[in-house]
Amino acid sequence: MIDYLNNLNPSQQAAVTYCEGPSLVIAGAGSGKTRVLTYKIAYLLEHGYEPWKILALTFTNKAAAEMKQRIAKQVGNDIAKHLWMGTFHSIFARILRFECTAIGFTSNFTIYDAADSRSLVKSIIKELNLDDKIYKPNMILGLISRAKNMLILPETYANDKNVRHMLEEQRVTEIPQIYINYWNRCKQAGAMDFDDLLLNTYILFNSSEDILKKYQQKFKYILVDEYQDTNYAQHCIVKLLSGLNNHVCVVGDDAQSIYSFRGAKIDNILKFTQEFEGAKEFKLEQNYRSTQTIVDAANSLIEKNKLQIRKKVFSENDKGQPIELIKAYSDREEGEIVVSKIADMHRRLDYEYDDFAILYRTNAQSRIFEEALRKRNIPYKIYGGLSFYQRKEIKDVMAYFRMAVNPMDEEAFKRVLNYPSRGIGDTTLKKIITVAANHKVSLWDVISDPVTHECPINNSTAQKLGIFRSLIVSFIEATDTMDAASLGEMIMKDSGIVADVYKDNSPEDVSRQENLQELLNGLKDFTISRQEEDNAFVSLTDFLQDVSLLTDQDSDKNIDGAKVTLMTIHAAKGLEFANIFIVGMEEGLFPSPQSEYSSKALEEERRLFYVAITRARENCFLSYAMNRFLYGKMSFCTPSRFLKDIDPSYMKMDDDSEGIDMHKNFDKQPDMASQIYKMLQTPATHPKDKAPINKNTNSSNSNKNGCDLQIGQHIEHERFGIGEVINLEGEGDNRKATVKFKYSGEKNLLLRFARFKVINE
DNA sequence: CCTCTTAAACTTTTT
DNA sequence: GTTTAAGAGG
Repeated sequence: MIDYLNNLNPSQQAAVTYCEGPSLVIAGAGSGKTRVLTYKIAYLLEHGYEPWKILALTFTNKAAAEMKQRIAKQVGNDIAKHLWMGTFHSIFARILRFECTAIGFTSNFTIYDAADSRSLVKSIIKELNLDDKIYKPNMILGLISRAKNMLILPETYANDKNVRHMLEEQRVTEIPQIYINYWNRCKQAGAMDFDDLLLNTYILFNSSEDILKKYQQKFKYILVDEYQDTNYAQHCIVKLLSGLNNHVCVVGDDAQSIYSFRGAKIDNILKFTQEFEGAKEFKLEQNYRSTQTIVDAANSLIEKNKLQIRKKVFSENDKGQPIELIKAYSDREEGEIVVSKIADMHRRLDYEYDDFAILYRTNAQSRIFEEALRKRNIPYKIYGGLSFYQRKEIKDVMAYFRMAVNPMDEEAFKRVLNYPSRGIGDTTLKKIITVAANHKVSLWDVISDPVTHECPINNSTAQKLGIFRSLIVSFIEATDTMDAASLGEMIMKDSGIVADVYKDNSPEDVSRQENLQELLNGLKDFTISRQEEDNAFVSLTDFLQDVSLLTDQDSDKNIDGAKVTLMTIHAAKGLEFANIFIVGMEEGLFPSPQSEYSSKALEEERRLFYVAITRARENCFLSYAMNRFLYGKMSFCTPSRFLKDIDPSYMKMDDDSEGIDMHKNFDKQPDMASQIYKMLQTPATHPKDKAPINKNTNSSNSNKNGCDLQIGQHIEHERFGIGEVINLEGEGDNRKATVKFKYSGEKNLLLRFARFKVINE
């Protein structure tokens, strides 16, 4: 029997034990949301709900796995393993495997990842002879995705007056046609993209009373985590599924809604009590994670948002340290300061390296921190970026796997047709695509029977295609007899991929070889563990189904020691660390420029910042750089506007940043400097300035300093920060200084050009 | 038909 | 700075 009273506070208890009707749990950051969910499920299990009748939907596979583990600890794995627990996408993919013949798919359907979708859209644009400068693939993918999230089918989309009007205004009237073709091609290929997993589930449940009822009866209780990040389609499905029993409990925090770019509707949680009649609302407001200072600072930030459910998150933990603001002169220095701080805290305060996380807005920012960490030999792990399954060699192998399971898969077909190189080039592929479109069949159908499809290819090509086809057929035939591991190995060899990757030993090739080996190991692991679990025969199909919805967030191979974590703020949602560094707090980076002109988007960025701060248990550091490489160019930066949103009484400024005004200061200083610099270089365009400024004498701001610079003096350089002059040489225009910078190391500066000022001690 | 070189475009955030 | 597209030459 579980001791609910001693492990839960009163509001948590209330949320756990209320199971009569729909309920909404507003769970502030760090308020024990996962705890409530796990206890609630355990509570349901104790009160007569069978595990296979409980559906729990989470945001990531990792969250689901963790929760399952925690429940297993309470009720035992034999019970916990029967729970329907997973992401919307993986649970619905599972249901669709069973039921999709009802909506015209076969159960071996492929799941297209983002790259597949993109490639398909691109080829459709080409085939329709549209200009991809006007019909931008990314934009179109976004529109299709949004339509699907809104449960709008291609025909409806094409016929909708508002849509038509909007598209005419934007002069992109062919978009509905692209959507229609995209839809048909997916169906032709037996493929679903991420959005289709939701949309088709919705279609499935609407296609027949019987199927809907079956699942309504099956799932006696439905729980949804991170409800603030669900989209309209997900909301509708939850509503459909809970329609009979009305036993639904959603948990979330409107202040942490950060996925609207992916179609998440914050309204889902804001209006939950209206949508689900009689819903009871619970609020968890005590934060157990963070210091008071961190909670209060986060509150002062989120207060600036208009759109929210008011709540008072509080902490009874220690007051803790103020949030520290770090100013750096360049992105590189930012990395070095942050890393030296980590090294220092690790040494002085006995923190393990896994007590630290560096959070950033964009993946591109990770590199500089990686370099800084590597320089000091600090172990780190980096999340996101290109995942294992996005690597070329892995995608190639996976494409062969996909062909073995579903040869209709167009994107897999295109990928493997000429890899490894077998003399079937673009020309032939184009012909096949055209023929396939004319006959409304898949690419595979065309090469399976080129004669009846009147494919205009010459003899030698036909022969090559024949060889390719029999290769794939040999794989297809083996899917029923060989298990995933042995078939996978066979495919890697017979396809010629192994030969191709092992023919050289350049460092890149070695890394590719290692990746292939890792994939094979993973495949073997999967096969063995599945065999042990229940299945006598584990097919490659099983593996593909499992793997296509995995992200590398899920496969946390964090066994070997404590490491500093690097990830985007998005990826950090739901996690916590003793010490958090939120880096790149600059205009044009965070908030992202794309959100600049929409107050809604800006509020989402602010929530993102809120999420970042509330990941910290003990210490939170914010940093920004005044200069940064962006798009391969150095550009000036100003501190993020969000820094002003935090009550300064919770903050500690670094050296010379002067409280809230700093924004203004930096707004001017670097700009002035850069303008002066520009003037110096092109004096002719500024006749007024020409007289007093003589290029050849040491009369400018920086040059003046250079003239009487002495060894031992301290200077503040615009890019390199603070440093000490350790040597001087040359005369006049060629006068040079060697400066040892605090964070940037030793540099030689040509004083004629260097931008710095002398610091008086 | 392949491959190497050069040019351009581009970035939020992710199931 | 990175990745991808297009074009030239073999």
